[in-house]
Amino acid sequence: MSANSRLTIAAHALAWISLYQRQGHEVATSEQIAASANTNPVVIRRLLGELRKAGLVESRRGVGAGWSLARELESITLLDVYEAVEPGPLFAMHRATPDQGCVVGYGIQPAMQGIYEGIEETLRRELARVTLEDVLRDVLAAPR
Amino acid sequence: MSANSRLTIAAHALAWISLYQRQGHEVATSEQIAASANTNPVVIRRLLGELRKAGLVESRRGVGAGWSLARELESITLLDVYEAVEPGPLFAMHRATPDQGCVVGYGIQPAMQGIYEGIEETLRRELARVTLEDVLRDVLAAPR
DNA sequence: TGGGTCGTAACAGTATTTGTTACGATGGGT
DNA sequence: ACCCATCGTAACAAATACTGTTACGACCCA
Repeated sequence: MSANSRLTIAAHALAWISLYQRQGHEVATSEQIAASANTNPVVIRRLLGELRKAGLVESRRGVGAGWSLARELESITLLDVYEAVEPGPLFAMHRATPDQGCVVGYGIQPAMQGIYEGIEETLRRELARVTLEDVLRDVLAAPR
Repeated sequence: MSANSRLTIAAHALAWISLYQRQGHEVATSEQIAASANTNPVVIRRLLGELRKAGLVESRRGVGAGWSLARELESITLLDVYEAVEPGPLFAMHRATPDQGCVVGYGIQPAMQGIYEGIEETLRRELARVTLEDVLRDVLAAPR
């Protein structure tokens, strides 16, 4: 499906920020998070920018700048993150419009749209069942 | 997510073959199906080749060659098709291994793997609830 | 005023998906 | 035995998406 890693990296960033704050720090920098995720700080800033639009994190500029959580980790679900960083639908329709003179070509898109909607709704419900607090707990539970 | 259209096109092809066979024809050619889906015959042959590996369709060569269903449409689910044409997982991990010296970098991948597995299992269950017979019914039910 | 960090544009590199051309293999009909 | 439509598949092109990287102005506290 050519899956991307945005949801994973965004969850990583949120878990990192939260843990860092629990250690007494005010804000986390994109450079620190990028080092943990082994990627570029700009990638982190881009993702966190999306999360900020969604009201999940806040950022400060100037000296002592960085990122902090805007909500409790427990109140943020994977669905919140998913919707913030994933724009499109899960399954795509035909690239070119199918033959509208053919019965199947005419009816296939509305048919699949309806089916896909139901499936994506189920996916959303499932994503909504997992909080970022759950994620952090699982992260910390990894066997040494 | 960079969704692709393979599941949609494969469902289109199966519905088309079935309808064509119900009209009394033995086999459907990749060219006919491609015309309905508005794509290239090779794209159809590639997809149907995957479905054949999965035992969903059969192909004949030589004169009078073409494709036919290997199973009843009612016994084929979207999950069968999905597994035949979609190789990878839904969500990707980090491209580069995260910092194993960091608590989060160390635990994030097993944590997300476990969570993603459950979500994908739910997706599979949902896909398994829809048969290609359902799809064809919906296709034919599209308002003129 | 200085310096660290965000915000964002721009571009490169890689990967994936889809479309296209080409051509040998197949096998029933003649 | 030959013809010919179609499959099977490789090879390549084109389009798109994703990630990484560089660059630089904006910001703001000390």
